[in-house]
Amino acid sequence: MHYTRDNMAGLLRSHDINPTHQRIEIAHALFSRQEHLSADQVMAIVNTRHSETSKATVYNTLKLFLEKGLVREVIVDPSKVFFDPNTSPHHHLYEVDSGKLSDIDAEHVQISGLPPLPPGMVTEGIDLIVRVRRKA
Amino acid sequence: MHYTRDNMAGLLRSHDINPTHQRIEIAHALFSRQEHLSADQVMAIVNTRHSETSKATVYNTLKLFLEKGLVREVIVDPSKVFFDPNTSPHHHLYEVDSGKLSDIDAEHVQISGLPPLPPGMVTEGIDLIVRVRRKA
DNA sequence: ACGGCGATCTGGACTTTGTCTAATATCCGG
DNA sequence: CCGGATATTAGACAAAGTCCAGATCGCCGT
Repeated sequence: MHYTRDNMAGLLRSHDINPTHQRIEIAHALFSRQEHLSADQVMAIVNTRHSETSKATVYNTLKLFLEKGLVREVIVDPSKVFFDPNTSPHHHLYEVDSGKLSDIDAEHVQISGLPPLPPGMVTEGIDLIVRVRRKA
Repeated sequence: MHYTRDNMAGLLRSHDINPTHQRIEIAHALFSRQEHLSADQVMAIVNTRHSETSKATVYNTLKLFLEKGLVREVIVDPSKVFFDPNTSPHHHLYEVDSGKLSDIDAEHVQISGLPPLPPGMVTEGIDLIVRVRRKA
């Protein structure tokens, strides 16, 4: 299955999101690349030709995608948030010097021995980030 | 062992940090509380009476502490970095609504099945963050 | 006590990421 | 084609953090 602009409309609709031009462009930017992008990067991609989509819309749209479960937020860098089109359970590998972020399949990773949650709380997610650095 | 200002000087020296007034105050703020503080919070604490320590110094000092391994950086909130005086291996529990951040002892937590690192890379740290939310 | 010097600190300008708002544009059902 | 709801926009704004040139500190040798 390829991520064409046409498929994006269906994807958005299936997540209860009204597919507008801008939203399709932004979804396409994320899903056709299957990469972790920051809001800045999304904006740059979407506006390569002429400026077409405003900053506010990019931020609004990414937040909407997040709420609707279309993308996931990855917080590894203090200076910017990344958006991840892969919402299946997985972890992340972060190369500190280059800023490169990649997925770690959760399939074979086991986490055990976590203490019980505080009462009245539910888990929203478990983020496992392996921070690596080029050997000296 | 209590974290008095006097003890701070020794602590700093043992980490190869020249103990100045400002550095002692900042270390004291972190270690006497044993809590996760943001740069803002540190600044507020240190400057309760009169303004004594500049923003630049707070940031410089926290970065210095980080480099020297005196504190650890916790990146859970996209809008600010927390500094953690507890450098022993442990994980974090983050209450999304309240912003409260607490420690999870690493002793009983087991993580297995992580894939091998890319060649030429060394692990700088593994961050495990359990994000929780008040039950609806 | 004094001068000097490297290390440290400072205010303030600046950058970057992200939010907000009020006005405008678009879409859709009738 | 009209009206209302929904979406988009430019630009002002806010907050966290960086940067720099000048002031200050603490300490050493004399």
